[in-house]
Amino acid sequence: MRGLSCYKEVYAFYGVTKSHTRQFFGEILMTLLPTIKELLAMEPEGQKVVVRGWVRTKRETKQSVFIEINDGSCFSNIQGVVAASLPGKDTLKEALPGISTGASVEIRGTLIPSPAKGQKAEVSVQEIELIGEAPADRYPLQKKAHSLEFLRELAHLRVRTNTFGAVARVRNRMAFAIHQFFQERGFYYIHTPIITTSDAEGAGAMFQVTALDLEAIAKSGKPVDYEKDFFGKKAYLTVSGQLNVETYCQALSRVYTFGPTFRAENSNTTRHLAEFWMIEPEMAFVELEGNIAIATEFIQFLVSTALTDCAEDIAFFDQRVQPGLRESLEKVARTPFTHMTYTDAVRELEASRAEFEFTPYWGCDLQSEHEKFITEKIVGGPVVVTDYPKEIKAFYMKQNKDGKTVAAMDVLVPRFGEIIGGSEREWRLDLLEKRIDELDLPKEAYGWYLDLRRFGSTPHSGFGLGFERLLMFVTGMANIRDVIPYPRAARQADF
RNA sequence: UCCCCUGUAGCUCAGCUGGCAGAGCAAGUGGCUGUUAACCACUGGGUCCGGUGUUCGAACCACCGCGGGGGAGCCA
Repeated sequence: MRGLSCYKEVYAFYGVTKSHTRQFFGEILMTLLPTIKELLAMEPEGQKVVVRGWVRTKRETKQSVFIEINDGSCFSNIQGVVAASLPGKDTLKEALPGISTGASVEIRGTLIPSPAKGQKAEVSVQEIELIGEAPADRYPLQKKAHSLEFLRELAHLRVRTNTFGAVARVRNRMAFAIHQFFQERGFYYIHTPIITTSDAEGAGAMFQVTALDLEAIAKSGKPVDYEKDFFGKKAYLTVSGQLNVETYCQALSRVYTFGPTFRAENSNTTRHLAEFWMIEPEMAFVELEGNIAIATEFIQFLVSTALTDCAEDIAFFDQRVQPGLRESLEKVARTPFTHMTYTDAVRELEASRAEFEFTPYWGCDLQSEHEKFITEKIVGGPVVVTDYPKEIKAFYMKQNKDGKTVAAMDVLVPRFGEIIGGSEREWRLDLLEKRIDELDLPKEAYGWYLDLRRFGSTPHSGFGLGFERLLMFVTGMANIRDVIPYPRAARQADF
């Protein structure tokens, strides 16, 4: 193990004593070395540097060896150049024991302008040290392209690849940007519960949570007595934080949740996970128009942030994963979103005379083929579709005056389809109760939810955004299992 | 849950109507005056997913099982 003592060596290498490192290097070096991202941003002037990271690739010639090191701080590697005549070593082999793809190393040398094309700066290596080996005959990642399917089986190692490193950085930046967006606009971040005893949320199959000994119950042959379970009743993992966050909305005005969500649906697709992260803002005194405006601004903020702050990673995705990605994102960031009612959208679909697997008609749920057609062919850009038939939307959505539609809104984007679903909520007690009765939902389970309409009710709106789906859209990755570190799906929960 | 495709070297795949197991990349060794998906040469590398059956003979055909991928539905 290399403890803190290793910093003594680093300080010695820099020729400074620990007593004045604070002044010499600033706070960062007291605990952390400059990252490769920081080194690459420096002007190379022959300054001494220490780099720690993992070897991505090594190229050898008779005269010198080129080692590319990555520490994950950015997409780029830093190139270390080892001259054949490294002081104190007779041969390069002696100087580079076990330095292979995947190995962790420390190099010390000087940051110099690179004489060759391909990189502005490089490290002229004076000392190199193997920290952790990665023997080539056993290390599964090679210095070549691997299929995403293969890497999915190596979820613990795949983040060491270009693609998954880039996904991880974009994921981090987008998570932070989500908080930035809402915090800057006066929203409060609410932690809604993960465990719920309400099976009435109606958003899909739920995972049951229990502390009962299932095997013992099965052996006993007796029926399950949930009064003996931990909560004294059946409990589940949440499928949505919306109903809970609405209560906080009715006190803090602007709120949002951003947390894990669970669906036990046995769906095997590139767009579904059993465990995923969802963002759900909720705004009091905001009607459908305001909801649309915020949702639009939100998507454009996130896309713009990715383009500016993750430019290097996006460039990679544009080049290797989804050609045309950057242009498509730039268009979304600057194009005003078109607004269209469901009724108009269906009319356009019918008028298009395009061949669909499911023929569109008023009252039908828009299929993904319809959504893509609307945003890509009819509009040619992002579009907000509103006022859907009440039969195909949730009970809590505000009923429109026509008696047929509700104030729902879906945001559709090219290349992906629906990315946001939301609505103005029904805030009038009588209409909400009537709808619950019509749908034969268990009204007693919604007691606290109906209280919001009994006491100080307000018009309010909100929407939901699947975080992983946002990441698919921003990165161009085609499978949702590749934008989350450890995907959980039907029959898949390894690592 | 339904439908389709697929499983051969570390990886990606080829392997025709059933007849001695192949390529590229990776790895190892050697070469090369600065490489950058380095390049050139050579070398090693196989439970053809598992089981059963058909056949003189099965990677190939049939059946069962397991794994992987894609699509649909559901949805975020």
